[in-house]
Amino acid sequence: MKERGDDEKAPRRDAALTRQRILDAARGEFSLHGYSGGRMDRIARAAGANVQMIYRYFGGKDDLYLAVLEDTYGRIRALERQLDLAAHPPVDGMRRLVEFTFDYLVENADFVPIIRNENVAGGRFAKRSKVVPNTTPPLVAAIKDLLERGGAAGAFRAGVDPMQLYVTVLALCFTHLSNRHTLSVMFQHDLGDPEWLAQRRRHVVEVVCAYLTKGPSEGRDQERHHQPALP
Amino acid sequence: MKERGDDEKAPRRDAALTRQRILDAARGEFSLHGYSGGRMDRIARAAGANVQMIYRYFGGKDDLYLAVLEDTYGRIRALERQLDLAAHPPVDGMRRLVEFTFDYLVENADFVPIIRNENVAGGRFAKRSKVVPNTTPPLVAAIKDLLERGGAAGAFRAGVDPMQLYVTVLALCFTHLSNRHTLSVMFQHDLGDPEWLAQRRRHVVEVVCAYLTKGPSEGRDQERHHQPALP
Amino acid sequence: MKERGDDEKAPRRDAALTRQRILDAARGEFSLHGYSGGRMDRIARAAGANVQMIYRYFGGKDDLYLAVLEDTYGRIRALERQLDLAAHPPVDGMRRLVEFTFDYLVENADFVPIIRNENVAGGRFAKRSKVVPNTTPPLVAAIKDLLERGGAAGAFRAGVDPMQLYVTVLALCFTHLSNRHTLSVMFQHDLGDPEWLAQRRRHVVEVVCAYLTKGPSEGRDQERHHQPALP
Amino acid sequence: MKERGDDEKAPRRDAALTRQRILDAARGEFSLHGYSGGRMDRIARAAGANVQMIYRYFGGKDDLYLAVLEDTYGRIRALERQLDLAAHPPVDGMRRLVEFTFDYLVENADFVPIIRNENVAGGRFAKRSKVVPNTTPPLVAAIKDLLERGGAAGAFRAGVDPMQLYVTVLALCFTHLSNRHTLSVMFQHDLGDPEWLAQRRRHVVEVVCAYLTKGPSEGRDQERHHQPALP
DNA sequence: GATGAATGAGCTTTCATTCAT
DNA sequence: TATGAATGAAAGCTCATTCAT
Repeated sequence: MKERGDDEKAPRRDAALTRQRILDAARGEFSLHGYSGGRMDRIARAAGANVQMIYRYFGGKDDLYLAVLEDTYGRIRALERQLDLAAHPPVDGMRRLVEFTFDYLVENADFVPIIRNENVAGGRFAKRSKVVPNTTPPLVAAIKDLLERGGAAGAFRAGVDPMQLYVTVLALCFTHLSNRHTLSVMFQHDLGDPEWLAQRRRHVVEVVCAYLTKGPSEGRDQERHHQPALP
Repeated sequence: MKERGDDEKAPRRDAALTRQRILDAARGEFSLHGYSGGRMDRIARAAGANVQMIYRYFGGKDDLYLAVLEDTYGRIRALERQLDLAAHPPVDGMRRLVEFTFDYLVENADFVPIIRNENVAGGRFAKRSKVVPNTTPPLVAAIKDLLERGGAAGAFRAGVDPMQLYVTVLALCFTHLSNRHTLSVMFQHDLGDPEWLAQRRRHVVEVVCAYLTKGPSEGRDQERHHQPALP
Repeated sequence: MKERGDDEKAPRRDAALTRQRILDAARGEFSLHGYSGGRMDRIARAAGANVQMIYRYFGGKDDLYLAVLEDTYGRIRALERQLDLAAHPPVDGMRRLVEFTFDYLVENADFVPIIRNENVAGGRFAKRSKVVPNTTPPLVAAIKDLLERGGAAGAFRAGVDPMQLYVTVLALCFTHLSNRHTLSVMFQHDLGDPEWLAQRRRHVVEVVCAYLTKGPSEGRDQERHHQPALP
Repeated sequence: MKERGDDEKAPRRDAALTRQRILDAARGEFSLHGYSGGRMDRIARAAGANVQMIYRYFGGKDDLYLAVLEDTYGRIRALERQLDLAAHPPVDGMRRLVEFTFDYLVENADFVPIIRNENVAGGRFAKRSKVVPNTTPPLVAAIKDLLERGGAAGAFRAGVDPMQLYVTVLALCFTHLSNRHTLSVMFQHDLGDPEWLAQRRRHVVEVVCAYLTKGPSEGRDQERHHQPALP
């Protein structure tokens, strides 16, 4: 029944392209539904392929998901390197980092859900990955360099831990997106609202800068309150 | 495996108890696997009941999940009210709030995953709930009161938005837990480590206090950088 | 917690009444949904009782269904006996029987579904019943008597089989009710329409009377056509 | 149990064949057990397939059932058209229709249960179908043509409603099959007995012909009894 | 007599995955 | 390379039925 011409030599479709379309579709699917909620056939359909192609190109759901995860980390780390923080004065560099992180998470709407969903999965796939741990040290080093230069110049307080600082920056840029739905219900206000996001961007930059540029609170206060807050 | 004391007088057929056991088991299950990953039979087994009891007492997976979610919000909001922030001086009250939030999220290990998973589910259930939006306004009011009293006394900077501040507090206490797995792989360091948590607690309190007690940066800087950070 | 007076001697409820309410509810349920589609809890709720009462009074779903079935046959046979066909002239008696059957099936809307559903169940319960076969012979005898008196008087054709005749009467009164839904869709006309029912009542009586009062077609024709109608 | 010839060349993987086997198996299952009593896994097993194939080819239980129902109506209506009633003299044509209907229902043992079960289901699926109402008008038209030609020729009584007549024909051919089980118990005689069926075939033809060829009863009788039998 | 608690078995449906072409 | 056919495993949910008070 199927009529086929004899010019069947040409590749039906471009393999690399198909692979990429699958990867993109998978990112969208997993960001929307997480690992266990993600459906292979939806990915296939969205990619204009069929399920078996996914198995051919990626091996299975696990491998596909891992590919998406590593791609996600690879992208942001590459752009961060392009910030070239070492070439900027400390205050300026720090602001660049915060603003970049804030903007990247807003503009790349898949990032937050993908990371969040990987944590739902218990980091099962991140642990298996080599990309994730290997691309982080350069980032930490860049932050450390900023903090040390800032500290030496008297612009920043001394003794700030780069890891703590990065977690804080990420937290401030991440949570209103990762928890957008619950927070929107709580506050009865859409946190995706551009107005609100612009306001938050200023707030976040200010929080980080205030912390870094203010002298530390007097030590006596520090420990006085370090106790379980609840009786 | 089943440890049975000889005080087996406790009634096996106690509806309220069974219901509670199911709710507890469901909280554990949904916190570990999310809504779509959560399994009814695992919940039943963990509760020492069987699946049909869940349907009897809760109606279905949706309703059970919603019960868990509302219970989760109900608990933390109730404890927050007990902080009695209005009775404390502003700086002290704010510290209490931050420390309480930090500690509660650490000590109630289900809270973060439950909230995170609800966001994975797109806030589908939170939107359906009356508990979630109704219990938030008192919290916002308490924060607003602290900020206004602090501002009037010159202890806090002026014009801080209560909602932004709460999102910041939550973010600083939430992300190292919600993203613990990926961050632990990134930094090759377990963020559940008590040492690290203690360090972070001090850091978080300091970040919030530094922000509130420092005069705002000069306005000129504010807008100069308000632009897409990426070319 | 439960406050009970000391006049607790009086029977909580009337057993016979409860039993009857269950039976009525079951008739409604089984007539609507058949045996396998019938739900015990719906019956209990409709009877204002609970499921366990059904087990107490009837034993189980099977026994309850059988009770409904026997009750159904018992009612119509009892009313047929009251027609007292032996006391009427043949044509009149036959007309009474047809009209009674037609009207009874219309007015007792549960009859047709119950009988139909029992046939869906393969007559499984009717076979187990003593009521069903035992109440039929008097009916056959009454019809036989009408036919013989009519034949002797020349009013009816001779040699009519009472069983064939009863099946015909039942068929003519039964099918537009038992097949009401499919026929209504086929003809795009509601066969429950009172107008249509009145028209059918006249038609049915006429068909039966015409058959009985007309001399038989010439025998030669009879066998000529007894062949598979399709080539 | 499985009889396999040595001509096992037939492709196991033939979609159309599998689909057909499923449809046939479903017809058998639904005719035996009705919609709600019908079991998907029994159908799959009977079709030599597995349950998922049913979902693949038909979508679900509802759709499968509807396919069976429409197929059932499609078949009989197609054969009725082949009777070519317009080409026969009225009496002959009518006899052909009655005999065809009688024989088809006997020989296609699934037809009666399928239709009966659809009525148990309240015509839920027939209402959703386009096949059922669309294939009926030609049949009505053919009957109308016979009646008019017969009336004009003086062979048939005048003013017979085609719809009433068809319902009567169907009823006379349907009820001893649809109610076979209860009637067999009532009369303590198997109505599936070929002897009895042959006798009924003659009876049914005679009833219809007698009605059509006999002049209507005198009007006085008609209305005298036309009253609501019950107040 | 009446009722809440509990259960075993089964049903429809879905999903990731593999086979054969 | 690409695709239709087929399947094992499980998930959510329901139902008739029994236990214990």
